[in-house]
Amino acid sequence: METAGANNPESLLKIENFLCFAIYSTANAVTRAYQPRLAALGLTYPQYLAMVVLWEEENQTVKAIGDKLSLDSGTLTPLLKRLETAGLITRRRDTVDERQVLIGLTAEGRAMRDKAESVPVAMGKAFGCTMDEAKGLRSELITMRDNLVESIEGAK
Amino acid sequence: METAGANNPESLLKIENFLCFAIYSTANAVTRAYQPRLAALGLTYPQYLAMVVLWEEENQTVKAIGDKLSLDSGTLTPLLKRLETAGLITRRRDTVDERQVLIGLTAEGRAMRDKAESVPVAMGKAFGCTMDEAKGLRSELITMRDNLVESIEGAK
DNA sequence: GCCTATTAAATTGCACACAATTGAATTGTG
DNA sequence: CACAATTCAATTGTGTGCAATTTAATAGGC
Repeated sequence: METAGANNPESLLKIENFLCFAIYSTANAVTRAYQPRLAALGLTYPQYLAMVVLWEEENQTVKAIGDKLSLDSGTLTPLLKRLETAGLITRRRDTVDERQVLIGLTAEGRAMRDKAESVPVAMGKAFGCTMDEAKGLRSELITMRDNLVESIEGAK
Repeated sequence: METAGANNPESLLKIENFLCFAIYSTANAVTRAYQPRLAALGLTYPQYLAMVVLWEEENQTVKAIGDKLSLDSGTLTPLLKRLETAGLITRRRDTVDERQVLIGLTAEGRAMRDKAESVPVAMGKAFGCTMDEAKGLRSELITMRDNLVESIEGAK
């Protein structure tokens, strides 16, 4: 049978043919591609994502930000502390529900939104695909991500 | 203008509409989805990828593995040392070119290939898409990843 | 053949991710 | 109202990713 074995270019045993690896290596490449542009703003890629969420809406809880980014407090707490140290955000306990911490923007953090506007534009070119292709790919990925999340929940 | 602003569900200012975030959050979901199955083998997801590369071909250099996984020695050296400690791989200096370290499989590492066979099968179901959809998505991602890598190289 | 440039792996330092646990505040139930 | 269950953020510990540097070995140019 000629179509079997790892030597076959279509083999499912070769790492390049793994869908999961395509996702993994693309995600790493995305982070590396954003890095030089974000470094100019003093942000890492996950920090940039957190800022985008806060530019959408100020004064969100750590939980709300975590839900939007699919990150837990173990990741977000130190990340947000670094953004606070950088003078971009504020962190204060909610006086109504003291379990929660509300994250707000400083004037500097709010002002960064304008400076960051060029980032998605430049990155759009780096991705090298049309808006329609990007939209299609995005929705396919989200469908699959939600399937994966469901399979994780289902296993509990 | 009704189509502008972050309130528009199509807005490019909302995190859920970012292609980069779709890739990022899907990659995280992939790692989390693999985790329970790989934990049964005592592997993390990146360790699993390294093992897949070694099951393809034994006695590769750290560099060769890094090229295939797009990882550098800063990531691979400690990862491979953990696999060595776990008794799955061997690490030895190439006697011909002593700069290189050759990574081989132990009997245990080779035997794990069979036990790991069920992983991609089970994960295929978790992804919740057909083989053809997976193939299409994979090739689109790889194209984009290569575009991104090119844009990184070009910026140097 | 000598010396410089390049290459390979390891090391260092920083910032994620995430599982698991902790501690404090709030909710739900009888 | 008491009190167990839940929720939220923080903490702890492990394992990546990656930039930058270091060390050692090889390759290349003259």
